[in-house]
Amino acid sequence: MEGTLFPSRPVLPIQTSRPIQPSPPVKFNATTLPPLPQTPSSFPIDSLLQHLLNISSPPNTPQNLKPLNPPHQTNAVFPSLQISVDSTPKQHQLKKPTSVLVHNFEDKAKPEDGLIDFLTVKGKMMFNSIVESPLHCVNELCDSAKFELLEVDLISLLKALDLSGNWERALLLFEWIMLNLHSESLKLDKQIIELMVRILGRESQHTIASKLFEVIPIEEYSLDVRAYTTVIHAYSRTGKYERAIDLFEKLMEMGLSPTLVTYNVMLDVYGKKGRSWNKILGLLAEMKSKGFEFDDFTCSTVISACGREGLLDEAKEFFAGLKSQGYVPGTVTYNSLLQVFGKAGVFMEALSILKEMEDNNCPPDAVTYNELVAAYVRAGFAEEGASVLKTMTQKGTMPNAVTYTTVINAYGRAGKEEEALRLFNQMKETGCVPNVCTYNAVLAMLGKKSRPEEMIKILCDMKSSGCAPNRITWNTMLAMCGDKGKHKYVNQRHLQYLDQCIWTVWVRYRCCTDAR
DNA sequence: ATAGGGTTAG
Repeated sequence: MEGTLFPSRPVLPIQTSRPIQPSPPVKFNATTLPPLPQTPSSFPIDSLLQHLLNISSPPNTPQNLKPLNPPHQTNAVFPSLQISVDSTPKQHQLKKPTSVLVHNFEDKAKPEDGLIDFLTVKGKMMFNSIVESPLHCVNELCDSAKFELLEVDLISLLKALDLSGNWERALLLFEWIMLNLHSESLKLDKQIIELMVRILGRESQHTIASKLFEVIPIEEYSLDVRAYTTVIHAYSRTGKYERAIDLFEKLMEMGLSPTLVTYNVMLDVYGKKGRSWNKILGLLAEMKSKGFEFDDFTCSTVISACGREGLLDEAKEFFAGLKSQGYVPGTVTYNSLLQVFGKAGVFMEALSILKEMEDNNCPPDAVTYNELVAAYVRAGFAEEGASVLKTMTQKGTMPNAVTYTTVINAYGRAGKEEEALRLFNQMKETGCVPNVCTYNAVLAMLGKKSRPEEMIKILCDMKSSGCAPNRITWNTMLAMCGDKGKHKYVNQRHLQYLDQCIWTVWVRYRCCTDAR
């Protein structure tokens, strides 16, 4: 499908003479960028580790330059995978070790002692080095310690990395194994792949998983049904519906029995692919014939599929059929039904769903209220939508970023910019963190009103709160610059700043990691 | 315990 993360973007001449750190008119807040792990300068440890440490202690200053054009093969074969890994904001700060590596390792590995026993001494050392090194050095590190890696039980090392909260490093080790498959006596076996699939699935790294299994002929490894289900799901989340369907068929050919979850994932695949209602009916019939009981996942998935296609009657019929069999719908199922009618503008039906939820003691959640807000807003009642914020707070459900975004957007469309901005500030004051959609909505609103100064401010705010801009953000910013009619509002300073923003983001995040 | 569903932005 693609060779790079951004096929539409020109391949930037990385080593251009362009200044990386020109002084921008408005300075980027460096502290908001993903922290890079710091590496200690020296450790009293044996020669192997000394060697590894030399690699793992790059100069601290031009870090953002280093990964741009790394000498290792990784980028050639997995141009995007490493980017994705590097661009993920760190959830956990890597602790700077204060003592010898091994000591440090034993300090923080208490819960995994049993597993660690499987590792050889050298494995422990490798583990420590990998854990403590900046991500972009891990591959060099692996290369330089090839001998040790060949001795160590790789699956245990992978497991240990994962258990210690370093799934990104686990991925890098996995990549390294893949890269050395032919030159070394390494083997990618079923167990290693299954583990990697499980890790990526658990971390919801669908984009990475999807790209990874573009390279690995996964159907040749006879993985278990769960692993295949995870991969199908990853394909689905990245829009590769045909691949998902293909893998499902292969799985059947291999004689594996799909589980309830596999079927639910496939229902979702056809639902998202669209125009596949017959396929959905077919799968449901197949499930029934195999004796599977539909669960809440099955129901909400099928109903959402109806919603996308506007199949109101089909949704109603399916729902009624389930209830007649004694099925008690849960909140998520009601929510998807609510969306079907809300989207179609059938408010009486939507209200009756809310009533039914109440009667059945099915507790509404934030999504329920969000659907309600969306229904109001679609009908042009921005204030009524805003009033739901109060209602839900009173009933003990905190409005979330989606709730605020919906209302802010509605105010924006209604020409009530100040109301929208007030709500945006209120949102932040109450501790609700805006997400990329919230920022995009505010930016689009300001863009329409030609308020570039404020747009720049919002963009800075975005950076300082650690929210990565995506394709839509940049398009909104660029539209502001390019709009001829409003061009007089955009001065050289704005353009320069925006240019700097884009450049910095490119360097630091390798541009935004838009999932789609 | 493991794999899955619903809401927002150009």
